Amino acid sequence: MNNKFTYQLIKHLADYFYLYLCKTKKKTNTNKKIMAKDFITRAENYSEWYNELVVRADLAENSAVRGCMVIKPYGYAIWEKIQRALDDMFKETGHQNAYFPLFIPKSYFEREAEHVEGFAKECAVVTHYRLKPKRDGTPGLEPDPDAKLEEELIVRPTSETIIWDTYRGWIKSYRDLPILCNQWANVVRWEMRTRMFLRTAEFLWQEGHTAHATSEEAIEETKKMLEVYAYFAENFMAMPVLKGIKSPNERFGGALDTYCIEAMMQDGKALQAGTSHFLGQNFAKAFDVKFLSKENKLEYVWATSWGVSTRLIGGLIMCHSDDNGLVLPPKLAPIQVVIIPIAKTEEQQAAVNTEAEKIMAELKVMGISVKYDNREEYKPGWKFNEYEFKGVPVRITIGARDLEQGIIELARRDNLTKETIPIEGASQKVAKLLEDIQENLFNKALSFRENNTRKVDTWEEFLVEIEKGGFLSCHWDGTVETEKKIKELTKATIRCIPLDAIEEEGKCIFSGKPSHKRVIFARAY
RNA sequence: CGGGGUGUAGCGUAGUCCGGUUAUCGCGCCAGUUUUGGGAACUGGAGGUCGCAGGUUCGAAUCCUGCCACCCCGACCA
Repeated sequence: MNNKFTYQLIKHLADYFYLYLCKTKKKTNTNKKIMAKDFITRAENYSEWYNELVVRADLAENSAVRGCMVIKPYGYAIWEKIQRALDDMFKETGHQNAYFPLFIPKSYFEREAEHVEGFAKECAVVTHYRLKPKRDGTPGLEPDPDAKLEEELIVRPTSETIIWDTYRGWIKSYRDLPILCNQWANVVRWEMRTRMFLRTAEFLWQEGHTAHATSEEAIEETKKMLEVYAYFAENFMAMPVLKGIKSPNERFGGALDTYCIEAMMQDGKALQAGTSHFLGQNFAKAFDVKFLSKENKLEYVWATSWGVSTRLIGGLIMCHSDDNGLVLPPKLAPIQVVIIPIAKTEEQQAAVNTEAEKIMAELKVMGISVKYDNREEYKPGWKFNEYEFKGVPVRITIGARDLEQGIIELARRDNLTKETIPIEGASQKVAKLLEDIQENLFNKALSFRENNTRKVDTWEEFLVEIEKGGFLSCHWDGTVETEKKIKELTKATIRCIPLDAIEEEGKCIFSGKPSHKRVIFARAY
């Protein structure tokens, strides 16, 4: 059963998930392979597959938790790794963590016109603060009509409004600036269609909100945080990203410019992995946040906001995983090395244990997280498979038979190769191997992206190429109408206008009007 | 909200068209014995409101009606 690992992987990452194999009338080919990269994505071309793999959160009898997920310990450990790495980088760039309320008065949203338009359709609204038994005597509870809130509260879909309402009280003079705050929190967006890890109704994220005295400084901050995200994606997640600016149509509600990093998944679709917004003075004006400048003039504050979410876990899975399960880059793997003993007699077990303890101690000194799995209820073959679908980068097998010759077996997850090495110096070898794997994963993903990025110059060609997936580098006339039309016809959107785009004269792929830069089109999650 | 589909044990399923003994099989779970270098074998065992409610019938997982839930496509989505 090829879907077995996927099922177990999901069980490990998210609790209370059901695996639902969509049944069709065709009963042949039920054992068709279900690829790792599709475990979140659904098979794009599922007509080939008579079983389709999807997951959903356990609803019990409560439709209100539609599209939410419980993240199991192993999945959460990955999130913690992501958090820690990012948080360190935020601190290095001078940011501090803070926390703002989950509930935002409805009226706050109404103050910034574009912002409210962007989020109004997906807000969870709190209207009452108390329940009471049903009035008609039937069992159950209902909101107490006497406990209706004067003003409805919105469960935050993002915190710009409440944070800028708070910043008003913090900012009086240029000496109070800049304010560089970050918040680790959950947010709720009532999406009509949810997809595990990529678009859940509730998700965990980090949102930075900064306030600056000048436009230049705010723009610099916006770009700096984009660089932080790009660095993190490439060096920790081993996921190459394109840095760019969003077209007006894809821009964040209330922003003047939205910068983003875009990654390519194994099926050629784009995933927006992080965004950094230059908000101009929009929120300062909406929430009346002014400061006295050095020149003794009253001015509105300049703002940025930036965020990444648990969607990164989805990106991580879809970027690297293979048919054997998850593949984690060593820098984000909760377990970097697993040691599996093979021994029959008690004597052999003792010998293997001693050797394992020694290697573990050496690895721990080097800051490598290592797990020794000496559970007796599972056989080695079982464990091999288990750690493969959990994506542990390096596996060491210590067998009594090999121990006599002073060797152990080293297996790497990224290319599934194995080698036997002397015990002497094994830990150094492992450390080196972890670095190799990190690098290899990045290079593999990078060459995949390069092989699937094409220049396209005619509309006919575009229509053919977009079906093949990947990024299409094309000229665009810069108008929203053209972009919308292309989206309507092909489902492809402008992922970004790359920051490193070269000046080049050309004609818009669709309208034929002049253009001087190529932009990236793709289908996206 | 529109179109299409599905509900049988913890999970995956057979049986439904064409009603008929005690609802099938696999995984997992429990007990015991033998096992351990790529998901062990055998024996025994536990586990079910057949989504819910009505109806037809001597008899309903199966037929009819209504409802509920979920999935897929669409609308929606930085």
